[in-house]
Amino acid sequence: MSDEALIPVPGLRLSEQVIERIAHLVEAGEVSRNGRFPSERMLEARWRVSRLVIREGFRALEMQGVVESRPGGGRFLRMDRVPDLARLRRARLETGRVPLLRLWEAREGVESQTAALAALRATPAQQEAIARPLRLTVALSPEALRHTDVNAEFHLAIARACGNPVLEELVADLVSRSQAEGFRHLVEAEDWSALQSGHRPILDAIVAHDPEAARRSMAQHFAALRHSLDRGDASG
Amino acid sequence: MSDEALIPVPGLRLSEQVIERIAHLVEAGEVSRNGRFPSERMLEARWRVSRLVIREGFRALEMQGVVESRPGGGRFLRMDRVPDLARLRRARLETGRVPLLRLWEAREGVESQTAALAALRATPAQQEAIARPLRLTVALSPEALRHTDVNAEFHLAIARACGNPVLEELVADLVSRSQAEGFRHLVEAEDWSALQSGHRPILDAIVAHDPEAARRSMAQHFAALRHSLDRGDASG
DNA sequence: GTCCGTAATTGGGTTACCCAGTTGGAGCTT
DNA sequence: AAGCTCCAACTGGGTAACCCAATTACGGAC
Repeated sequence: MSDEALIPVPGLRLSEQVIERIAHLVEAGEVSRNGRFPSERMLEARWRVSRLVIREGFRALEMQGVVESRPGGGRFLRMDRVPDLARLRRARLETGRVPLLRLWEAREGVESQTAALAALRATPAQQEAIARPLRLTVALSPEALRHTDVNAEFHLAIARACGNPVLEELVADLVSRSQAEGFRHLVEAEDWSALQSGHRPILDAIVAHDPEAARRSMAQHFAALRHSLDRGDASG
Repeated sequence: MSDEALIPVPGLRLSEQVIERIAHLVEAGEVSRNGRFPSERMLEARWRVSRLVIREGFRALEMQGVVESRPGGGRFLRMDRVPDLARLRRARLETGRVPLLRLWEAREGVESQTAALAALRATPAQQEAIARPLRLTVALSPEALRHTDVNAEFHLAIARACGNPVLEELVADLVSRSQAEGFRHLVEAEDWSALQSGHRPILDAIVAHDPEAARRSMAQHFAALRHSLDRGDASG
């Protein structure tokens, strides 16, 4: 079933088909037995494609952390990453963008947690790093704010202060994806400065070492954002 | 600066260095101007490596959705994915594992949100999908539970019911990483079944369409998990 | 100025080759 | 029989010279 020759399909590169086949090897249990893949030359003969194609496929999977290559040794399945395989195959298909609303919903959950943890753990220096973008917020004009990163920096500073690398990574990811969606253009200017003022209670709660107040403030901040998005959708 | 010849470095493949160079091209602004990368042959001569290496690097980036290849046309930077580049470069480096405690802290934030949203949006079929692993929990012996995925399935079913693909993806990721850390072996058997019973109030709140109760129950569930982890650390 | 055909260019893929590590077994030693 | 050494085969990493189909760019004809 996974031994037939690979034939070129318009719009689908051979290396993509190879990834599919590799995933199939795993799901069929042919690999998990010992965790070692057949060699490049083996698969080359088996699927009737050149080594280049095989290698490109494996390289992509290696970048995702699913496969590990040992020169001279072979290629191995990283058992702790097997669940990622299914997600990976889906990811290739759904290149689609995600609505800003969904990103904000996610950030409400993640960043309520970072705010609460930051309230528990932020050092004075980290508190200052959170406060600085807030000072810039009040110093700059609402119009100027639309073109800066003070908003993102505020959220990132909190994430860095929460003492959890996982959460820090998640926030960095979600923030950059939010920016990619170009949310600056979706929120009205007056709303914008008002939302910035929503940052203030968050900072206060963090400085006061009050985790629950920080969590609540952050959640309210995103709730306000969602409302402004609703109005923006309705008006425009 | 990004024109010097690429030299082999032990433990670092050339294609990995190529990814670094490509990212540099973007960050230096050489590409974003028109969104088109120099051709394979161009970069081959510029960096003194074979086309294979160039192509492997681009292919990996293409799988991540950052780059788009058009045969006969060239390779293009997907502007809406540019922020992913930074994340990508980090991802290659931090293969390091993360303490289970940090994963659970992150999941507390993310899954409190999925639980709340699921309470608002779960269809009857989705409620059933959440309830099923819970029934298995009470049906199986505590010892048997340690070797099944009912726990993970419960959390994943909630994520699928929350109607947010971003959150669903985050939970799938965090759950698989938690499993990779082998948490089954860290929690005592008696704690385990007790923690499973913590799932009950979450399901009840979701079925009752009570988002705040769902949020609270999920947070308490993870708080209980953390406590058991503390005891586990202290005793062993 | 517009249109069309040609030539150069681009990514996709193949084949043949070389290198440096790893692996595993044959054959020796103890 | 158990252990050791050493070498041959194998594995992934990388290079070079090709061929193909599709796109692009350009220049001449109209």
